[in-house]
Amino acid sequence: MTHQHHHSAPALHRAAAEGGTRGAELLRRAGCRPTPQRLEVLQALGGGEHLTADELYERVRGAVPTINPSTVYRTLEVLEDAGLVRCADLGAGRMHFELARGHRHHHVVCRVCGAVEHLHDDVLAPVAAGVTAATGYVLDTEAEILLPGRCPACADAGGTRTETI
Amino acid sequence: MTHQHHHSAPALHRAAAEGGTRGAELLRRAGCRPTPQRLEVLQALGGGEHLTADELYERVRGAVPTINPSTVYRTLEVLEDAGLVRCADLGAGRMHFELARGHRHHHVVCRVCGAVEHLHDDVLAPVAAGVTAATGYVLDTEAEILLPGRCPACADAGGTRTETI
DNA sequence: ATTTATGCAAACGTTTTGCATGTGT
DNA sequence: ACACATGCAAAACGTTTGCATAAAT
Repeated sequence: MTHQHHHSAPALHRAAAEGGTRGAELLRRAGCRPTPQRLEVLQALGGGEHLTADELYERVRGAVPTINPSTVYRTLEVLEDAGLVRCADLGAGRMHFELARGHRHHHVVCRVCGAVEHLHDDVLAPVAAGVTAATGYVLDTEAEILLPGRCPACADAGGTRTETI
Repeated sequence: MTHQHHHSAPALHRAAAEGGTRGAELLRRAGCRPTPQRLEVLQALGGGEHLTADELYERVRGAVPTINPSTVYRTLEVLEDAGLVRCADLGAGRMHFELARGHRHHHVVCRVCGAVEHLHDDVLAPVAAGVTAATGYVLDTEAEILLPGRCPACADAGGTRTETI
């Protein structure tokens, strides 16, 4: 991992979504070359979604048809090291990637439909004391925490559907 | 998934650890044939550890040298369906397996040394309300929740080691 | 005898890697 | 010109599956 960067989250999203000179600047500032492939990956993530490497591959292919999965993976690694992208294990056997935000956060994933919401990490604060009391472990809120749940729609729809995640 | 079973956790551990007629009985009650392979897997888990399929394969190989990885996987699936084994995603890219306990529980994993502790699920209760308030999602405490942390030893040893998990 | 489990080999999906070619500076 | 990034192919990884053989009832 390299040095820490501090861009405001909305600005990063705008820059990434725009995909133009702004993304290039972010990359250059991180010491990477702003190639079309990297700019497209950044732009694909600009909407704020959590995407898998394969989803990114498919999307970027629209703009750069020659792109290869391994380039997507290498790009994501670079962007992660640059502090521009975060990698999240959403529990479906493959990794998900999102634009880094200003502050750390966690995820609630709907176990029925797979929808994801962000959780500010102070929501977890109340458990920290309980965990330490029960086990002696210190909760690590820097690391990602994934909470399973049901989104409002699926919770309403009743409890009988099979879990997708 | 099949029907629910209710064995007290220590009894299950004893039966599994002993590996003899007791394990066979548990298997038969679940409608499975008590083969040597299955009994050995059960016994390997009897210590209460969280083991990967590969770790189980290596251990069982001591007693049944002809065993095959695919048999381990199939056995674990059967034991899970029988309610005897639980499968936990401890975040290291592969699944971990443990004997089922009477009550649901979650895990804190030390991100330095990989040690695992159990968490009674009421430790999570305080967050449930916060999660719903923040996102509208209903927290699913039936599903497994994995919390990253530092075990007492690693927390004491200072914060500079690289993460193993 | 019949059902069910095993071993083997081959396939799977995701991710990583080696290496020659191509691109950005 | 040079460093760096890409595409391709191949491999790694954990896991699943098809099928003939073997073991349990």
